[in-house]
Amino acid sequence: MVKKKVGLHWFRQDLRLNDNPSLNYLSENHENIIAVFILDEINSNRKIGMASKVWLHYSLENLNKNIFNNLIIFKGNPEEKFVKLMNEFDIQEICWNRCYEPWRIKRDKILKKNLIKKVRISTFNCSLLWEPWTVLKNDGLPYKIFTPFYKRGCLNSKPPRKPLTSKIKFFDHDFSSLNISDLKLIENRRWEKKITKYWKISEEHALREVDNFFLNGINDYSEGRNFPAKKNVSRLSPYIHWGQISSNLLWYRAELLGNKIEEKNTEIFKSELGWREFFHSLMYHFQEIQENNLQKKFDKFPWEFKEKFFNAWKKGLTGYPIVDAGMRELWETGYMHNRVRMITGSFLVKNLLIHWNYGEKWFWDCLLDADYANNSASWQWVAGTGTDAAPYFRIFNPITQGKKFDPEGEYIKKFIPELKKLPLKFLFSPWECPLDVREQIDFKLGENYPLPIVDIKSSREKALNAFSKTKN
DNA sequence: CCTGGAGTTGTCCTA
DNA sequence: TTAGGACAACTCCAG
Repeated sequence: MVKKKVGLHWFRQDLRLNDNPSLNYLSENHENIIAVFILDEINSNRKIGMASKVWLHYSLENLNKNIFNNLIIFKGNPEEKFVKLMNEFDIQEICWNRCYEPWRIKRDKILKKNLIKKVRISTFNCSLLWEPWTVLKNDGLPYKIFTPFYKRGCLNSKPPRKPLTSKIKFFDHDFSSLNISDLKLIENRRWEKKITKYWKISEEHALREVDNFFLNGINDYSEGRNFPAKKNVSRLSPYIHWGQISSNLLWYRAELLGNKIEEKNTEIFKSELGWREFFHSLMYHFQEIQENNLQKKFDKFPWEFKEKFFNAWKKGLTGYPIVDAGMRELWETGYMHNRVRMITGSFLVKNLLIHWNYGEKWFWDCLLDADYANNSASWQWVAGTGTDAAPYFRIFNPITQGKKFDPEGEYIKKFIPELKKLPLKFLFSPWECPLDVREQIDFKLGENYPLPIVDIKSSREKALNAFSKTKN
């Protein structure tokens, strides 16, 4: 039997057909393409989070549908699977879009070294605007501070790749592989139910959400993005993480719109894409970012771990409404508004004095956009342990933040229904609500809703004290 | 090599 | 009520 000549595309964090450099290249250079997805839990340093698995499941379903059920599914070690496929097909070339997580770089390097003896391999940049090894200071070292990174490394460097138009072709093959359901990505129906209630997971929908954002959200982005009840944030992060849309597309959409609306809004949106670049650059150059403090002096910091506090934080039962609303949004929807991520993070690290590692892992499990670089670097930022981090005395006050950024309490009430009847005056500090008012609305403090687990003022003092003593 | 300006997102106190 | 400064010192980065 003559084996069919094919080019192979390996789908990873690029679950899209549009603006996909590897797929475009294959389409231009090969008559037939096969596409493969491999769930690799052998080489990964950590399993995919619960929420993310659901996203992946639905993304694969969508992708498979869009290529007429030709997606070949595997579970296991990629190298093994490619060798297996080489027995079935006459593979001319294997292509993929690059990923930058330390474990993936390590795996892909070995894979490439072993396979290149047998087959041509080409890799592409699909998910970053600039390759992390190209954005460096004059002395050749990587940036540690965002502003110079962004100004010189992004705004004043060569423009990123323009989005590609898809010219993809696929052929029918009769290779039988696993089904998507065999990957067992949906272990927990409750998660699936919650997530599919709030999110439509497909490449087409991602593009609709982009249109929607550039039509509505962007207009007051620079201010409105701070208010969790407003619709100004893009909520595109899960789509970006899984590759349903590219940063390149967003960058140029923002640039195009920049002349038509107040430029501040598009500029700040672009800088958010810049933050993603920065965090990926940090991950690439400082490979221990997920576990270790980038500032070594924090290795000696007197973190405390109190299971009871940690559980209260995870469940949204700290007694501070804006913190609890955030934690419940996360649990309910697989997402949390950016500002609230900072507030809940600051609370865990500074008011509870719990090591950021615990928060990072919980977010990893619950976030649909759980991303090695962004999640780790953001936690290091909030904890003050990162390279370019919040100063230690910057401690978010959950009462002030609630009043300022959820002034009508819409966000709080949405996720904490038991506080719905509480007068706005006491919504940010329910323990201050007088007994007679509480009785009128049948609100039992300590039963319907917890008393604060720590005192803001004294826990802040304690943190300031511990942080100010942390020196090299 | 030296120099000087700057560094995501806050809070609290004082005048 | 509001605006401004303190909170720290250090490292980073460009010229």
